[in-house]
Amino acid sequence: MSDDTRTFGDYVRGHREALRETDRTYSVRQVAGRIGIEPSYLSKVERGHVPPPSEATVVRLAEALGEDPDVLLALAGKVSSDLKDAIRRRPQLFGELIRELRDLPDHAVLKLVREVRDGDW
Amino acid sequence: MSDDTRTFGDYVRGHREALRETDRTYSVRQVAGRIGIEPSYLSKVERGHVPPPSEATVVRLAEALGEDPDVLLALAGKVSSDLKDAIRRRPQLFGELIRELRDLPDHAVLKLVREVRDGDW
DNA sequence: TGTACTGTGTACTAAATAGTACACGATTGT
DNA sequence: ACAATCGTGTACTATTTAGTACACAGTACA
Repeated sequence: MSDDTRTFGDYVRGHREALRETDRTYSVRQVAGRIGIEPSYLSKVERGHVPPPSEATVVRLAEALGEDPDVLLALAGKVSSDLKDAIRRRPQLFGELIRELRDLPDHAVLKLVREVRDGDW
Repeated sequence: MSDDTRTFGDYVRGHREALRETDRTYSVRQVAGRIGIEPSYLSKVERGHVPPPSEATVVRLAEALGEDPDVLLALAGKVSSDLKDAIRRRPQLFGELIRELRDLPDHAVLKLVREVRDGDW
């Protein structure tokens, strides 16, 4: 019932109900069924009565709702394990980079991302 | 008893015993005492009989041995939670950046790190 | 020679994680 | 009206995590 527990739940409930307005298969029961969890559990998750689910379940939920898994994982207080793996392979390099970028504004980081994506590195 | 469990243990044992050669306070017992864990537990950790300790304990161990915490955490299969926090604050930005850099060689990433560190971003 | 310190084996455990199972009363659709 | 579907409350549980507690035999050294 921490702060981000509520945030995660509200976010999921909000997006699921938005989808439900045009598609009635987005009920708690049906979505839960599609991602392989109990409806009562999804209900509790959405209301923040329990902490966010495991990484795997959050990813399936993101897919079911058409959301970005990284964003939903972030709201769940987690980081995708493939990102963690990348860091673990070169901890010093990525450690320094991330700590350097942490305090920079979005536009600076975004500029860097574009540079890497477009440039011939 | 996975692969990196052994690696982590071997690394710790190797470095602790190196220090012990010139300073006999680097025994299993004394190091364990300094970082606040049971000697038998450190012994098991070093031999890979149990998985690596928690993040907090790994960091204290790194400090006690004069090693880079990020490196030791990586060997333990973990990522420092301050790095995870940075990613969680801007999941899309950092997600894309890290996935982009993941496949680049060390020198390219290093060049980027230097650019960010020195440049006026 | 004995005492102080060493590493390690065995046995146990508290707390967190990630859910399941099922029943219930309310609502909806026909 | 009634069957299907809905969200949710209660109760329970298996697994993982992160260790502790203590005894014991071997070693160092004064």
